[in-house]
Amino acid sequence: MSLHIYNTLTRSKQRFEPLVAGRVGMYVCGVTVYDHCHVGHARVMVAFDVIYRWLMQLGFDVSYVRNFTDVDDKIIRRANELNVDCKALTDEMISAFYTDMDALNCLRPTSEPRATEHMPEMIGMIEKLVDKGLAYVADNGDVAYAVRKFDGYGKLSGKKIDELESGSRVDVDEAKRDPLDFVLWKQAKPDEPAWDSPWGKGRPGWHIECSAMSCTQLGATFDIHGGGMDLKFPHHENEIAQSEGANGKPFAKVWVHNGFVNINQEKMSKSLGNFFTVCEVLKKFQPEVLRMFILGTHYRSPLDFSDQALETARHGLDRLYETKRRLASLCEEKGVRSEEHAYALRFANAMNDDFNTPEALAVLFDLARSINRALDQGEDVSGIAGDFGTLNGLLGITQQDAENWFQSDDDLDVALIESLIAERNEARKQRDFGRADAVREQLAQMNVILEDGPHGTSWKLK
RNA sequence: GGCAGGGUGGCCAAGUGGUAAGGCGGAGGUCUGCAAAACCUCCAUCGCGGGUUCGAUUCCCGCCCCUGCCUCCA
Repeated sequence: MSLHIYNTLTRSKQRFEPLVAGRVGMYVCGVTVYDHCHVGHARVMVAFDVIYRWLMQLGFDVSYVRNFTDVDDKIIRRANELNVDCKALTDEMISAFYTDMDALNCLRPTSEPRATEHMPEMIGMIEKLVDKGLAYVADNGDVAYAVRKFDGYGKLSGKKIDELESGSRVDVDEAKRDPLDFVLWKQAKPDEPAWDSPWGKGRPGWHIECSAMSCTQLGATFDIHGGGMDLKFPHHENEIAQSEGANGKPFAKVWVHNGFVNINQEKMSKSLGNFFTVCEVLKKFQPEVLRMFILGTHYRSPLDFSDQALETARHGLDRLYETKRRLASLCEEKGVRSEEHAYALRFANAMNDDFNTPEALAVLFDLARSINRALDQGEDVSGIAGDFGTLNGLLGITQQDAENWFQSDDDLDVALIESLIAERNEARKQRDFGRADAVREQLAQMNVILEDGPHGTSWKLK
């Protein structure tokens, strides 16, 4: 089957056809860099990383753009709290962001624009909106978007302006002509970062940056726009209003939104304070475990976070690594090649069906079993072994050396372990199983599990 | 209140108009000195009630429950 993607705009799965044959433009809303990212952010990054990888696998030349919001109320507030300037804060957080993303094995997008580096584009777009009568300068000097002037407002989130208004709990800003209007440009306040503009010194509103940067880098109309579910409204709705209003052309063709990460069935979020940062999680689990955990659920479904769920993901990964380890010892001898692609085909069908990673993982597990079975029976696995590595790579898992995966720990005395194993094997040779078991028990105390195989004894950490 | 998305085995999680992938976990077995790993076998009728259909978990209607968005939020 060909690639089908669920489009929030049409609320249906549709066959994906790029605007320009062979090329895909994809914009994903990144993070506001005022704090470390948490598991919810990690999910977006991993979800779109997999999408990016799969699009490339399909042969598309992908322009993947993901922004950094580096000017914003929260950044200003946090910088003030820490008594540093905004730039220092955002630089630090961007660097931390990269540390996390690299650990999670997320490929770098082709472009990562920062809001502060695109002031002229934003200002230009706001000017266009003002010229067209879609935006106005309010009494307090802010520039606001007149939502009711834009016809399609609400088409993405399925909201109707009047219903929004009745349910609105927004504090009514007196300067706005309509409570739903949103700010494009804010007048500068003392001691805040500010830029010159036709409306005086100020800074952009949140939504305009994504419109300006996506259109600048990908054109007025592009293929895919993504982000977390919570950005659907108002952020993405406003982006549409801005971009289509200014350009007079359709904005993104396909809208992709990933589901939340929950804790105890409740959304993980900064405001609820129930979040875990990526680096916290990585203190307890290897990065691939987090990635595996995320891939185990379809990107649009809610994902419940818990240590137990991570533990389960780790065990699943162990299983794949066991197969990788067996193949690794094999490859050293004669190498493997791939001839038969039944599994690769199943995998492709899964991924083409709206990036169904749980299904794709199931294929991987089936493939692992098939390889193990063949290996157990001494059969040739050269026909399918190559695919195992390839498919794992497409999901970005099982990328470490297998031996290392099972044995990695910071303070591990490998020499001691190996001498104990030698000691035990000597005992086994003497058929002194009491002593052999005692040594094994001693190793078990160190969390070391032994596996006696035809080619000797291997070990791993519990 | 409006809108959106869900309720599948002990847990997690896919999926399909013709009696349900995969992972974790559990039970038994093969292998092993014993283990471990691997392999084999087994462990669900899909929230409730109707309807359409030869046949529904999958389509329709009603109900119950959960979550999210409607405010900054991935």
